[in-house]
Amino acid sequence: MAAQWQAFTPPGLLVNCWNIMLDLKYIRNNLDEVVAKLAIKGFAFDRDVFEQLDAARKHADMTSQDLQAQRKLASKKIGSLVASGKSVDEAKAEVASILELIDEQLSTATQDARDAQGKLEAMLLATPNIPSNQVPAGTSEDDNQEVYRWGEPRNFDFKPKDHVDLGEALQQLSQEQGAKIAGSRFTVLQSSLARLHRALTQFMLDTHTEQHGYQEVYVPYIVNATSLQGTGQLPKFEEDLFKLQAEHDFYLTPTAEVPVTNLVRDEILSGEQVEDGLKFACHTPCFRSEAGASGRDTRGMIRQHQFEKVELVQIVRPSDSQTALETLTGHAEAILRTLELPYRKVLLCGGDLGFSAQKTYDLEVWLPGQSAYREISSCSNFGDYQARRLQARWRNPESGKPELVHTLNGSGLAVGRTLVAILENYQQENGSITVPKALVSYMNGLEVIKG
RNA sequence: GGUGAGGUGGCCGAGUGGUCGAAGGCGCACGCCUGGAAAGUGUGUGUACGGAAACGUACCGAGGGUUCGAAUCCCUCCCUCACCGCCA
Repeated sequence: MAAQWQAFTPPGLLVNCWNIMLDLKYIRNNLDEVVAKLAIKGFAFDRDVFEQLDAARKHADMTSQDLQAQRKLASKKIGSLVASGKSVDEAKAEVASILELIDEQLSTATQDARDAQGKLEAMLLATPNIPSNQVPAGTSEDDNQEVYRWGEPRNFDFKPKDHVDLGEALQQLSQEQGAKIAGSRFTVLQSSLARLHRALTQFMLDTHTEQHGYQEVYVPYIVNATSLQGTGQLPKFEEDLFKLQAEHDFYLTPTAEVPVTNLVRDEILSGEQVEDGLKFACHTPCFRSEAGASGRDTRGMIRQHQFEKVELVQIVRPSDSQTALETLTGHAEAILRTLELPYRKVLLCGGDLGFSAQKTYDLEVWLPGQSAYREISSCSNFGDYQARRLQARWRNPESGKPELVHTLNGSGLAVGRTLVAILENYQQENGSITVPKALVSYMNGLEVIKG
């Protein structure tokens, strides 16, 4: 029964006791709905296995609890008998029959309860979040819904080049050097392009902290398995990660979402703390194995093993998360608008939605080199899904009880892809690059990048 | 890396095998007192799961073990602090 679920759980990763990702009671009470909604995401939730495991868990748990209660009583009786002067052996003899019963049954009962619970937990850890009602049906990115377009793609009176040709002609971008030092999917930037990369990072961080009310954080670029489980990368997506050969379960962070969202793991925040939401902006490198992407986007800086992002993370009250997704997406859009890069906003369909996400907007920037819109930011509301895995809660003044927060994040933006977009959108016929107005001060006054 | 000391409730801090989910204090909440406040005083004050409830069970860094019984004893691991060494 359900043996396949066991394989998904790396040792030591089970969250303490009953903390599971989708609300157990909710699933139990709304099984039809859960199954139907997960199907929108292309996930087949096995309701029979779930019901079996849930029933087995409950039965074993009750048996075990009952036996433990009896044991406790017996132990206390021995204690009081010993206290009143009897020998331990005499005291034990008085409760011999109960002890015998417990001896026979307790260890198997606890083991059964533990097994059932472990399997159920593993099953739910491997079950994705339920999509929001607003998520359109669909199986691939072709079914995503365009919300709107912003900006007019520029009309070139020459044939625009892609960023690789432009960067190599400037002798400031080299895939070959990246490959020599590390391997494929690595890039070396030099001189003004290296500076432009740094300028973009600073510009984004400044904008979000000074204009959008985010708090800047600096975090570890190495994260442990528990953190990755909290945000949903583990246990299911280990092959996408770079795991370190270290004594512990260390991974290179695939996105600042992991370290930053885990700041609130195992915390109970006060009502005041989450009243306006916690808003973090964080710049990190991101490392991804791109295991499932062989052959895709091999040219240029679109899909790299190492890239940088400025990430926006929000921790909010459940009632605020829908609005927060809109504003957070707007904060990412503000970067594109200030840089005057044409883009479109897309609502992801069920099939394209990420594992942990409830609702996601992708921002796709126009790339003249590809004559296509390409993802440059992905902004998601995770509802309470990550919060449940993280045990990230707030004390609701109305109930006085700890309740799960909602988490959101979005790229604001992916730095490498923004650099690509600037090269391609701001190129001149002679191969030089006009520096966007907003970046000139970050480039020490440089207005044109030339070879 | 070496040596030593520790990890207990929101915080501080008792507790070294038996009614301990855990003394005491602080903080907090509510009440009394007061013209009002302070002081004083009384009560309450962790989380999760099951249960309509009464209540039951689990949790004293994590995991394992010994025992009828573990916060307390043993083992492993993690983390923190102090001193030394090394180092951006």
